[in-house]
Amino acid sequence: MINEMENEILKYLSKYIPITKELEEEISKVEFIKCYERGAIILEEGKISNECYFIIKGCIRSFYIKDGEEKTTEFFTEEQAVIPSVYGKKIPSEYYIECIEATIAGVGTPELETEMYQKFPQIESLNRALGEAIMAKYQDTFSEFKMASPEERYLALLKNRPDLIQRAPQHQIASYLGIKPESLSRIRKRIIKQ
Amino acid sequence: MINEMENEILKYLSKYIPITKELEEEISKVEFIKCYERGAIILEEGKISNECYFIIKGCIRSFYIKDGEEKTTEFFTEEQAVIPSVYGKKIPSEYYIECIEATIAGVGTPELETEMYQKFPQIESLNRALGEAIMAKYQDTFSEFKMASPEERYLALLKNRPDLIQRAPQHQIASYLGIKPESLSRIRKRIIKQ
DNA sequence: TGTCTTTCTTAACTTAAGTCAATGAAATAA
DNA sequence: TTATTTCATTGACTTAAGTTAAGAAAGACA
Repeated sequence: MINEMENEILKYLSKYIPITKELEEEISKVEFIKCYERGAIILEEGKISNECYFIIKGCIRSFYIKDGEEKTTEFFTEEQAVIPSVYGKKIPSEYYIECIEATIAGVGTPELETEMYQKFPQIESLNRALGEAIMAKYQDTFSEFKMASPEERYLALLKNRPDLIQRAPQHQIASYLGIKPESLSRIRKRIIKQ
Repeated sequence: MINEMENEILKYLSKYIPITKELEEEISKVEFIKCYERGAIILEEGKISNECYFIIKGCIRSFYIKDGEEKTTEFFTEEQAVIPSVYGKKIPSEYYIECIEATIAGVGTPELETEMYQKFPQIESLNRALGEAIMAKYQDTFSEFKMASPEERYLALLKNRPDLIQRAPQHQIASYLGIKPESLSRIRKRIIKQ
């Protein structure tokens, strides 16, 4: 079972860099796959973070608690990296990270990263390139968010990440879209009518 | 004059990595500082981008044209990197990049990057770390944007980037905040009253 | 199964942003 | 300098999101 999981990671990496036998062995040797139950909180407000995650199976969200209300800011699913914004820094997190489904993830730490970068410099090159690509996508997402109305944002989500609508409760989707649950309810009604 | 500019870059880099003599010479050798007039368009919709920028002096904005209207999505000022989301890829840009002030910038290309990474692997490590830090900040900005009302966003901008209010025209600030110029005008009036 | 809790929807009302149009101010060009 | 264009503000009106409260639907759990 765990071996299959490691294969997922190798499969993902192999899209970007050639996988040598040493690299394969290294990844198999290190035990860094973890399983989380639905509802598990993997980072709390006020806590230090020394872990980042690569989702093999499952769904994770990040949320703030502002004025006693949860504000969901991001959803992460299969093949996505979850990197807390305070990861590896020694400052407390401002938000929570929760598994909204039972989740299997590869877990990274700063120490593991440093070790890997020393042994396999290509991995650091890959991470730089990958980081830049994710960043570019993220900027585009932000731009689209600014330019769109709540209704347009919901339609875009339906188009780009239809699975999320099924996997996450509506009030979480609403705050992810920057609106209240009641508004999302009305938007859905409006769309169905047309 | 140009030498002073290179010093700006070295000064910036030296915050993060030790500057060797070779590195200093390399940077002095390569001529990659450019000056742009106020109003200069450095990337157009539909064009390929092979340049990224590090602003030494000046102000740059990125904007889309959607339904005939300019939508400003980002402002960049001194010590910030401007990396078009299609930089180095062979696909056309969806947005424009314009200097809204006379601007002096260090200009990078994929070739130059590759060359630097080979000669100075620490630079690639630095770029990875720097990229991750910028990403974390960006994510926080996006989260705050989602959680805040237009009025709160304006107040946050006043607090975090007060210079922008002076440097950019109000209608550009408005679309950067995701609202119309008339609304920003009313928000400002509302704030002054209180 | 039924109870408890969470989630979603609906309605009535409030608030603020969008739209359209006009005016005045400021920057730019001739 | 004046003429022209761009930009900011204001007012009247429309539209949609926020708020509060109530009830229906769906899940969780014993």
